[in-house]
Amino acid sequence: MSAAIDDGPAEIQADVLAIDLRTAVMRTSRRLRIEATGEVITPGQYTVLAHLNSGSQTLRELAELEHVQAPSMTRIVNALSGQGFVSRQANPEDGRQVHISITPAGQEVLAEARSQRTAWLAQRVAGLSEEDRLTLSRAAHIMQEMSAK
Amino acid sequence: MSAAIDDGPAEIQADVLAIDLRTAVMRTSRRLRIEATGEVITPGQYTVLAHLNSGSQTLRELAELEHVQAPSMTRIVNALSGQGFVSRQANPEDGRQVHISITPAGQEVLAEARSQRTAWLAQRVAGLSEEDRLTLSRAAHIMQEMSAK
DNA sequence: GGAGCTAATTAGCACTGCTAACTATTATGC
DNA sequence: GCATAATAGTTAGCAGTGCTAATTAGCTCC
Repeated sequence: MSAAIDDGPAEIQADVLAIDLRTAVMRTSRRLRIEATGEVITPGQYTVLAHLNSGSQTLRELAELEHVQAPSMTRIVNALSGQGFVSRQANPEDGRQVHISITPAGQEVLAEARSQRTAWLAQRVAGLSEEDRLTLSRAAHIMQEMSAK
Repeated sequence: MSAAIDDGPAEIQADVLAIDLRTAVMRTSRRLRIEATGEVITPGQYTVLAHLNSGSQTLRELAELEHVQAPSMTRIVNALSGQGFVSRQANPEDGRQVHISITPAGQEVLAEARSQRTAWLAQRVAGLSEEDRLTLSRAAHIMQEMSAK
């Protein structure tokens, strides 16, 4: 069950690892999507709400944070706005910009979703050895750096 | 705030790790999707083709391998079939079943895609330290086990 | 003040997942 | 042996998420 000690090759081939990692990432991401069903908000809405919880942002800023194009973010914000989880405010200094902020209802649903969303993964992770958890923790940071560009 | 980041975190909190890992996985999977653009086949078609390269399968088997429902697999197989990358054969022993196998053209496009698809990730991975690669390798196996069910 | 840039939106396409409903075939049961 | 149930696959339609192209509105600079 534990993949902690790999008695494999002393050197990790980049292309072999790439295939392994790709498979692992795609499989886990699909699983996360599946396990998130039954929630009030969608995955995309969730991460945006999480960002807004730290303070209001313009649409462009949100799009960049999520690495999506502006139209994609417009749609997500529209959905959140329609549910009353965020509100738009015009910027008096720049009429082109729109500030988006989370509403109290949005904060509530965020807190709810936050626990549900990571429930499956947290449970899996809790069942691992301390060593495996450490490996995953380090890997998470490496992957985030790699994907950041 | 984060007691987890120290050179030797005594204990990794499962819920903190879950959030970290989720973010890392979703971000990397999105990046992989983006980097795969410009290819002949879609990500879903790619993995199916890869499975078929090891031998023909029924549609149901393919769906289970990919953890998707039968209709989703039908669509993927239709797309591959339309491009001439797979072929359907009726099972003489059970008229309900359809065996799907890869064609020579499919094998060609698979080999092509295989290098392109992991190119981005392989390049990133190649730039890491041996230690980081080992961490990712171990993490990949842990994640695959976790997501397998 | 007009040209050009930027922010946001709208419209429409593609991929991927799902459920529900339907057809065809095989297995079961009286 | 024929009716019923179960299984394999398909079709149709919905939802979520990403994209590009085009449009509108406001700001900037010459």
